[in-house]
Amino acid sequence: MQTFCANCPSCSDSLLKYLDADALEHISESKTCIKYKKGQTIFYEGTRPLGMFCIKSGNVKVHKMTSQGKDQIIYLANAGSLLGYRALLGDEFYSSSATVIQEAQICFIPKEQFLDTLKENPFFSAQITKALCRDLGIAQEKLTDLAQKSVRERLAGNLLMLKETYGVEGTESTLIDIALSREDLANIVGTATETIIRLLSEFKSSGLISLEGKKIKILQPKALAKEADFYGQT
Amino acid sequence: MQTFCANCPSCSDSLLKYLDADALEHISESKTCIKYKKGQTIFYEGTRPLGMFCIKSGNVKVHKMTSQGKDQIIYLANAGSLLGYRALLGDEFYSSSATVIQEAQICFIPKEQFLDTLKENPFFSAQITKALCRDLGIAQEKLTDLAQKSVRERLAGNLLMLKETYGVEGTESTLIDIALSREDLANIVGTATETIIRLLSEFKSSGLISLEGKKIKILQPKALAKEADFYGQT
DNA sequence: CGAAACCTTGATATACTTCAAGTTGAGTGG
DNA sequence: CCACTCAACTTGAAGTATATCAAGGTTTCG
Repeated sequence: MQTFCANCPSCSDSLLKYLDADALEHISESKTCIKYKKGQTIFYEGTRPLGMFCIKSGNVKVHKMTSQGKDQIIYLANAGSLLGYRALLGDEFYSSSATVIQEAQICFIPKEQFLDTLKENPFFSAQITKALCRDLGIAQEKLTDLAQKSVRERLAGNLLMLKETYGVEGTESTLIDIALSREDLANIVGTATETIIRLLSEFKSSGLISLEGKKIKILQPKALAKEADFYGQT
Repeated sequence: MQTFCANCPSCSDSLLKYLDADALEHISESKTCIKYKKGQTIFYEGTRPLGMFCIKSGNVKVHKMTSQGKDQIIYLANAGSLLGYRALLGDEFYSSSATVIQEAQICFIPKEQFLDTLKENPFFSAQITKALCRDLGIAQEKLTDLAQKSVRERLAGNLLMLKETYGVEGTESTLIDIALSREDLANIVGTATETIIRLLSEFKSSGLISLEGKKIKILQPKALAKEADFYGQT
């Protein structure tokens, strides 16, 4: 179960790739790797971060519960993603929870070792800062979309985003290779489950996508892009 | 017009307060201070950042234009706010524009001097990182509100936020001492101008607020807080 | 003083939510 | 391996919050 980070295939996809061999070794020695089943929660909103998580395999949703009992997915994380650095570096409580949506192996790096590494590796530190800046940009973009776009536009946009991250190219189509429940998809887009179902079936009858059980295939990315930008426009 | 940062009253409210005298002197020597009128734009979305801005006085909106020609205000900045560090540290183009809404004096610190200072002052650097983390938390919170709450709830919530930042305590009420146009308020909340007007007048007739021209007084913060949380609930 | 920008109110339209009921699918234990 | 159960999915019908369009009133400022 335990592996050296240096041998971990996700490591080269992760921010940890900016560490030199020694620093990586230091992290490697202090980490713990755990297997999580679908539905298990890695950390809870409102609790204090004790370290950083690094996803070796699987998929995780980072989400917030509202007072009304609804759920909003902030982003999806997958192999190579670091999880929880916002709360750790900001010295705050977690502002969202993280829950596994596809069986995952996740390493835990204790706070102290991570902060040490950060202090001793200015370049790594700068890359983490860059990641924060990028995350902030993405969050502000999403915020604007939620305020300005219709659900239909947002669904189209999110399908294209999912295609970028989870797309597997086929001959005439691209499969979005992640099994999201309709409810999860609704919580990404910010709408009701029923609305997602109806819109998906509209997109299907227009020939933009096809549905293979839980998974979705993109047939006409360009037409979808048009749906995402200007609803009701030519 | 030019002042030493050390003598600038906004400086003690700003992240620059985490710099020692020498570093502040270095910044002070390289900065330029400019006066902006209402409506002037400080930087434009899509352009490359050449430095950092520090607001000495006045109010600024940071906003994004959408393809439909609508406008979303991401946040308001005021005396003591640093502006543009996201793009600068992330080494990206500006993802939003900044426009003055109340006559402002704003200092410009060239990129090189700012990055130098950052490199040589680890504590300052850590505080900037914290600010990024906090901003990210705020953006994610807003994103969730936009996805989950009604316009009415969001307006109530935003009025309370504005009260925190711009509130001037009166005997029986708190004045929100910033002159926002109804359109700006609509672009903060993420709705149409007409809707804002209608809701404000509803809040007024319920006795929650009073309207003094462009400015708003909060009469019943607790009742507003209830409106912000659970719409339709007791 | 005049023009432009801003504010307000009314009427109409609709995208989306919510509730309700029925169907399908996946996992479990006998 | 089948039957049972629970969760996930789907479709329909009805209600509503909010957007949009239109027109008139008001403030602001050169």
